[in-house]
Amino acid sequence: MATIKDVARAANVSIATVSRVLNNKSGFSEDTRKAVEEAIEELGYVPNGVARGLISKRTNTIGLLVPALSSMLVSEMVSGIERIVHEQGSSLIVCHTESNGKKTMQYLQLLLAKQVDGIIFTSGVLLQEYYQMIERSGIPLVLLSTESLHLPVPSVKVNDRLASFHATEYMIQHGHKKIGMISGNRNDMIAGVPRVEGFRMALSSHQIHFEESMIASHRGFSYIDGATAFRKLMTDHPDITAIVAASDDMALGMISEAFKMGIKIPEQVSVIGYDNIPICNVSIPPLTTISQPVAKMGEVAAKMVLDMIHGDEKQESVVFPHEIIERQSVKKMN
Amino acid sequence: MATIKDVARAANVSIATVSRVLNNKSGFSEDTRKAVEEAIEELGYVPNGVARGLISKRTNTIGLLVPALSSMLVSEMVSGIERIVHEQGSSLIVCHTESNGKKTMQYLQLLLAKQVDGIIFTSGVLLQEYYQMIERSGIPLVLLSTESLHLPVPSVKVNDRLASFHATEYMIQHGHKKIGMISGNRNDMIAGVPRVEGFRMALSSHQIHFEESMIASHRGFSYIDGATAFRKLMTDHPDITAIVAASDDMALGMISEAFKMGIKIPEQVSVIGYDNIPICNVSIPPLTTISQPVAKMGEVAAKMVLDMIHGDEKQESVVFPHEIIERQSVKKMN
DNA sequence: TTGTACGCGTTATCAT
DNA sequence: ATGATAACGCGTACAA
Repeated sequence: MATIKDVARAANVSIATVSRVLNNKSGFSEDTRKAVEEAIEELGYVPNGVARGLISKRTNTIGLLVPALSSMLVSEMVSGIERIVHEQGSSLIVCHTESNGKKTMQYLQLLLAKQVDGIIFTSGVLLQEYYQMIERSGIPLVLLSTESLHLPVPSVKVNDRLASFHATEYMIQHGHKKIGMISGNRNDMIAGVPRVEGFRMALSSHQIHFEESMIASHRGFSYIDGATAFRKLMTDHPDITAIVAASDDMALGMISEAFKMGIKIPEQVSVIGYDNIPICNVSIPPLTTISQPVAKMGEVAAKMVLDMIHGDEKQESVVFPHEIIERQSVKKMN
Repeated sequence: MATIKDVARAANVSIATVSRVLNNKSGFSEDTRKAVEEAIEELGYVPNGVARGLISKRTNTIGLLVPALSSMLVSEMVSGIERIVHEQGSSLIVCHTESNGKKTMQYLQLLLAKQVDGIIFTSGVLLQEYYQMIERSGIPLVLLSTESLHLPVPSVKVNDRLASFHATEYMIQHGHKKIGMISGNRNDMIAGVPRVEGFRMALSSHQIHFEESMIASHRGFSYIDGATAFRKLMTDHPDITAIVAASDDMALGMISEAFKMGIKIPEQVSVIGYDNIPICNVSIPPLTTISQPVAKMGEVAAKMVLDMIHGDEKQESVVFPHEIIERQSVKKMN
């Protein structure tokens, strides 16, 4: 690989001059510019970003921590983030932590070592341990699809509890009285707890009867979890007419299971999902669901770190509005 | 941020000694090790990877070029790649090129500047322009889900043509005689051309009548493309009993469209997809499809670059076997 | 066992 | 307008 020295030699100037034309620093004649540019072209010279980073203390790199990569939701986020980051001339290092504390610490160490300019932490609980490490390094941090109640870290998210509340209320407004919930992991502080809370709050604020067994939860949020949870729910409460699902995957799994059980959707049981993954459009029936502007959220989070990097101090957290996408999986009761 | 100097001062040793314990280079007493380690702990010191990279000429970073991020298939690949890369102590910079030549060149420039140790180029045509740039820099390169016929670059992929051939043959073996294809972008050298070729070869090798209009193609490979292509196909050839789709998304879109048109799947029309995205399990009916071991392929590609980085010269290209996942979207004809 | 000093490729501060 | 040179943080040959 050619270095600035090679260019200098080929152009018969000093490295200082090469550096000047490279960075448009003014202080060189048109002739030398040409000579230098020719030499650069000739040698296929590309400035060494590592050396630049060493002196400028900027790597133009930002680190992204996600629990998993192979989910539509996360993909969209990453896509949005990457777009903005690249637009601003930086690049993105992705780390998938599998929600594993040890791995996360490892990745954090790595990102610090790599001298990333900023960090985006996604969909998980920001442990003290993580925070201290980042705080100590002084690297700007923003939370995406999660938040910290007691730590001063800006975040970008939707109000999950409210979204779940609305989803449930939507069922109530459609005349449903016996409503069950298919929840994912109830210990999940992001997608578990708040959605269950929203569900319960909606029922109680409309004075609808509720018992604990009307919430069927499982390990995860996958369609298999949805299928098994649904079966359990229907054996305990065969008179349920509406289901609030904690994810589209679960809702889809539930639909599939209903099909096997001979239960018609939405004629016999209505269902509303959560996430608005693309497949909702083409499921049978098309799935009514809660949508978050995921890509947009990623973009905003990216902008936030970048702004912080550029010195704009602490940013305000932003809560994005969710939206109910009405399709055909909810039937109006009379 | 604390530097090695700070640690040296705090531990009352020279930076050389700190460096030694840091890298386990032997040549220091147990006492000094302790002193140094305490100082490191105390200061929360993390070695500066940028400085290390400058001297070692290794950044422990590999660059990944993908056309798009928000597709299940790509996500899985990225996931597999990231796993291996991280296992080996490196990290991954993702770039989504949107199959745009200009953007790709930009990204390439960026990756060279960042001094990545290796590059994985995914699902697209490796232009001369790209190759020359990378070749010139001497950075190891491997192709994933694509290949180059005339350039000496190792690749990891499945045989798309063969897979499509088998998918078509599968229909033939199930007694179908009037078979149509829903292709994506026919100019796509990766997912377009080879799959259409495989389709035609299967028909002709079984001496089944074929006309050009039995291949309906569209811009992309999405479910909307699938839906519109299917409608076109059925108006031209209402007697078709089987469809080979170039992607699961298209197959799913086609199923949805068939539903609207009152056509029963698979009773009236059978369909086989391509990709085996998770949703195939729960579509109605569950979708028979071609599966590639995507995550595995990503892992292997990652291993290949890493090996090349570690000096293992040119690697052999590997072609992974595809697999037909039998579900319920294909009916046996009598 | 330990320390000194040079170099990695670049930018920036002085001179000239 | 241009050049010499000192940093940036680290690894390492060499000296002690």
